[in-house]
Amino acid sequence: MPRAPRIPKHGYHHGDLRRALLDAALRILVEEGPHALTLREVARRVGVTQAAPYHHFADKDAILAAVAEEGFTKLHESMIGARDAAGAKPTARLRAMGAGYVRFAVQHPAHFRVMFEKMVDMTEHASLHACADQSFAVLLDAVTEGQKAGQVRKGSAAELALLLWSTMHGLATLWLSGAATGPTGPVGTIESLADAATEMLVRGLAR
Amino acid sequence: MPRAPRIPKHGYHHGDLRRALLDAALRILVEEGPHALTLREVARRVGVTQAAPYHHFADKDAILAAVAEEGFTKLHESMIGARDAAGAKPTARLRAMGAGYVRFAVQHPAHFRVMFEKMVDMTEHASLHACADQSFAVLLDAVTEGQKAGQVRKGSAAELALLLWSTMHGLATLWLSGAATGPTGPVGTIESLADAATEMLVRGLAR
DNA sequence: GTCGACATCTGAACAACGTTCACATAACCC
DNA sequence: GGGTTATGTGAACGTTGTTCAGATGTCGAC
Repeated sequence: MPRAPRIPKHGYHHGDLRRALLDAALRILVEEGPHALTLREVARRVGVTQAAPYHHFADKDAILAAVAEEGFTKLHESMIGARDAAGAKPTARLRAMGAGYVRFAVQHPAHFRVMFEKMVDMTEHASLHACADQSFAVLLDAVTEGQKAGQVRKGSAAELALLLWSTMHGLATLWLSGAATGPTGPVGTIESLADAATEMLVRGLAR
Repeated sequence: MPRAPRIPKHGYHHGDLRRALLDAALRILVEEGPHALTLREVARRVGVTQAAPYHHFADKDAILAAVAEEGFTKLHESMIGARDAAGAKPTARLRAMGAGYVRFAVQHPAHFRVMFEKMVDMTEHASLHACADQSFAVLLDAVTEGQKAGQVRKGSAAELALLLWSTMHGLATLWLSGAATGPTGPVGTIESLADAATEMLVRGLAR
C-alpha cells in the first residue's frame, strides 16, 4: 500500500480516511460543482474502493452533512472574527457580522451551498441544526447588546436577529445564484451591497 | 391506448405529454420531495416509456427548468396581485409585494425550491434568468415610484430593490429550511415575520 | 385519397451511481 | 499471543439518465 499514513498514531490502513474523504468531497464541490460529487469519485480520488467510505459515513448524505458542518464552523469563526475586530460599538459589531456572513458566502461558495441546500434535511442531521443555531446565537447576542445600549429598538431580539440573518442570507444566496446581476448590469460589488444592506438594516432597527 | 387525450386538437398519442409531464413532476416534488423526482418515475406516472420525455425535454434539468419557469410566472402574478390590492401608497405597495413574495414561497414550497436551486444553472437556462428579471423589474418599479413620491430615499433603485428582494428571499429560504425555528422555539408566524421585515425595511429605506 | 415526411412513442441497451454483502486483513486489548 | 473489533476489498444488485433503432401515429402536399 503505497499510501503514507498522515497520522500513524491512531491511523489505520489509510491513516485518516474520514478526513481525506471530507477533503476530497469539498475539493470536488469547489472544482467541478455539486453534480460531479459522487461517492465513487470521492473514493477514487482518495484511492480506496467505493465501499470503503461506508465504514466512516452512513451514506452519501452523511458526507455532505459533515462537509456542511465544517462550513458552519468556519462561518461561525468568520462572524465572530469580524465582530471582535469591529470594536465595542454595538451597531458597528452588527454591521461587521453581516459583512462577515456575506464575505464567507462569497469566499466559500461551495461550502455555503452545501450548508444551506442540505438544510432541507436538517431534521435528519440534528448536529447541523445545532451548528446553525450556534451561529445564530452569536447574532442574537449582538442584537441584545444593541438593545441594552439603546442603539437597537426594543422588541423580540430573536425576531430582529432573524431579520438580520434573512437579509444577509438572501443577499448572499441571490449573489451566488447570479440573480443579483440583472439585465441592467450588476448593481455593484458584493461588498458595497453588503455594506448598504447592513446600513439600511441598522437604520431600520434603530429605536 | 386507454389514455384519453385532453386536448385532441393538436394532440398526439397522449394528447399533451409535455403538459402531463410537467404536472407529474410538480406533483412528485410536492408529495415526495426532490429526491424522489426521477425522470423514470415521471414517465411512469404519466404512463409512457422512460424514453418518451426526451421528445419534449432535452434532459432532466430541462424539465426542472420548465417547472421553475412556471413557478416564476406564478410568483410574478402573486406579487403584482398583492401590489394592486394594496392601494396607491408606495410604501404600502412595497410592503404588500414583500408579503406576497413570502406568501408564495410558503404556499408553494416545492415550486420555490426548484426555482432557486435550479438558479445555479441559470446561465444554461437563459429563459429562467429572464423570468426572474421580470419579477425583479416589478419590484424595481415600485421602488422608483416610492422615490418619486418622496417616501423612499434616493440612491440606486436597483440596489434598494435588490436589498428588499434579498430580505424577503432570505426570510422565505430560512423559513422553508426550518432554520427559522431555533432551540428557543419559533419566533412567530411567517406572516408576522414578513410583516415585521417589510416594516423594518420601509423604515430603513425612508429618506 | 394517397403518399411521403415528420413527430412521437416503444423496447432494449449502456455506463454510472448508491448501497450491500461476504470476505480479507490490520490494529488493538487482555 | 489470541480474539475482537475496525477497516478495506471485490463483486454484486437494483436504479438512474441517456441513447438508439425501429414501430406507429399525424399531417401536409399532390
